[in-house]
Amino acid sequence: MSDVAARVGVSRPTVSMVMRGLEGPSEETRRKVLLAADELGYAPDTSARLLRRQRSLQLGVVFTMREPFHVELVEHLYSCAAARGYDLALGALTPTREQDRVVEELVSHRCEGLILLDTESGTAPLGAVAAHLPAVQLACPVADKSLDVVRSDDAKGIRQAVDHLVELGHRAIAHVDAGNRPGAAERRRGYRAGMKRHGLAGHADIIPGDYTREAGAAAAQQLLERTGRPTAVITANDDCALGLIDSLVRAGVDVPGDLSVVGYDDSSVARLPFLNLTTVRQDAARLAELAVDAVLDRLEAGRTEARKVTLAPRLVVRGTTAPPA
Amino acid sequence: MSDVAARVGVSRPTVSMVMRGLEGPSEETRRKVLLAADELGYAPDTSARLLRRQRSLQLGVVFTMREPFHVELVEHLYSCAAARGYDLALGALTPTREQDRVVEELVSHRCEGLILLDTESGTAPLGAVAAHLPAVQLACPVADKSLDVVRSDDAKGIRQAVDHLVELGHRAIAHVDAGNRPGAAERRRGYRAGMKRHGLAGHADIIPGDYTREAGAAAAQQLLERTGRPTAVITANDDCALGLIDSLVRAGVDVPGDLSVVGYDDSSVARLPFLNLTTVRQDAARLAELAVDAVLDRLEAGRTEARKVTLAPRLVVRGTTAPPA
DNA sequence: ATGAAAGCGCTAACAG
DNA sequence: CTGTTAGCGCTTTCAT
Repeated sequence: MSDVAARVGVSRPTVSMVMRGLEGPSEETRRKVLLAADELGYAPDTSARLLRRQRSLQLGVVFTMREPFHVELVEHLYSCAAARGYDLALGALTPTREQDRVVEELVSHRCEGLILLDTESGTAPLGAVAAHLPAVQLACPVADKSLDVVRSDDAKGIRQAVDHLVELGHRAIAHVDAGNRPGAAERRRGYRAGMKRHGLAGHADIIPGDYTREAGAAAAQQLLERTGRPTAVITANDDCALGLIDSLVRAGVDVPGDLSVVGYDDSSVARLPFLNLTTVRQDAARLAELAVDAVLDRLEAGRTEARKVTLAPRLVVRGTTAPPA
Repeated sequence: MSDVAARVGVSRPTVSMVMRGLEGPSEETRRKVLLAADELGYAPDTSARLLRRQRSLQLGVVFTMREPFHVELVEHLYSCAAARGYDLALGALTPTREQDRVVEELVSHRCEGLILLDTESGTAPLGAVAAHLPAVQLACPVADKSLDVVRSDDAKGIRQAVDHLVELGHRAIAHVDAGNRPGAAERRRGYRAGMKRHGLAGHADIIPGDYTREAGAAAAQQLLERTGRPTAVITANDDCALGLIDSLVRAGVDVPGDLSVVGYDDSSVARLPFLNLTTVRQDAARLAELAVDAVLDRLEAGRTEARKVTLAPRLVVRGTTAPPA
């Protein structure tokens, strides 16, 4: 920056003002500064700037790139944050980077808030972090009382799926769950509650799975080897449904003729023309907006008590459900 | 940090050394400092640290979260970079954030190098950036002479796919391309060259597409409406193949009985048990390693002339190719 | 409209 | 083994 100032023959503060687009410097000066900056390949140093301002204007996001629905959420988070003057610092969970490390990294970059998309269970340290930093758990429930939570009512969503299938005439409805992955317990609970409500508790049939196509494929394999098969399946999410359906279709099972399938999330896979999946829709854009709101409300309005927001999900009926044969 | 120092009754530099795990402070001091830091929720401010050190130790990565193969590359990049003491700053391209802005953002965070996974065509400004910053284009070719490039020989990969299909007895081999998306031109070129080499230039049949399942589904639709159908198809990537195959299977076309399909990338979708896709493998781990090498070699060894590395891809024959009926 | 000086949190160099 | 001093690039306040 000194280089630019020297080159143009003005002081550093003047350059600073020009780079930030503030009123003050004359049109003439402005033009010369921008030209010089361009020639010298100068761009303001964000960290230095924010060190001085004592603000980073960054929201940390912890997520898994492998889950399409989370990717959608992150894309929405980008625009919501930008609309309010904030930027996102992405912290991706990968096989080599577990949650504690990622959170620590984001904190040490002085992000002003944390949006968590994929909390691993048993996260003691999170409470400690949240005590110093606004944090919101997005799209999955969490035990920690101090954390804000923005999510869909997954239990209700799954109950809607059960209702829909029962209305179609199904009784043997199975659920491929996601074991102990985030949010899986609540979806399982919703399934059990839904079955019970229709007097079908005896038919409850939970097949262990995960939020992945692989898990769906494995569940399909298990179903194919059985003698008595359910007439409908509710999966842990859309990806799992895709794996399940693809495997079944290849084995000659007709969906929805022989078996109805309901997914969860209404992520982009659900809308694929060949899949045309009946699923439970979560409003990604709205969830993202509420998550950013929650963090900024703590940050800018100083709220301190935990906020729990639960959105109503909505069943979207497409082509993978039909009355049982 | 002053707080911690005051609390323990030592000076700031001592705290600094403890936090960085350096030799010097006594075991006693170390223990007390760490305790105090924990109680106060103190973590070192990375930007301040790096401002002082004049290093960010960060590599910027520009990518799209929607492409599974790129996600895999990023995961590998994380571990390669970590192994050499660097961290990644992710800059995701989304519908609301185009390349120039993302690059600018990364640069202003003072990342020391740039790894580009999804260069939009016609990127004049990139050359300017690369003049000031080591940059490598990963997994897709680019015109710019000054940029380093680490990629697979896609033309060769597609030729291998053609060879394989011809050996099986196919002659009417079509290609679903990815229009003007990055790398699509070269794959198209490889297809044309492969067909020509076998005297099949007359059978060349390029169906417009994209690197997505949607595009694969659309291509399938187009094939189904045709009277004369090819006996084999090579798609732009694995995702496109998935969309294509899923659509065809649902329309009653047997793969590979009626139609053989070859994908590209060998991303995680290709290995899905129900898909079991014949595809052209790119070595993601090795590509990531070479990309990090290229950047760090400019950074630490001061290389200045452009480096172009091209890896040989390898055809992986699985279950979606067979002799024509 | 522009410049001089101070300081954000941290670390390198040197003193003790 | 620990403390003192200075300065990274930037912005803010105050003075010109």
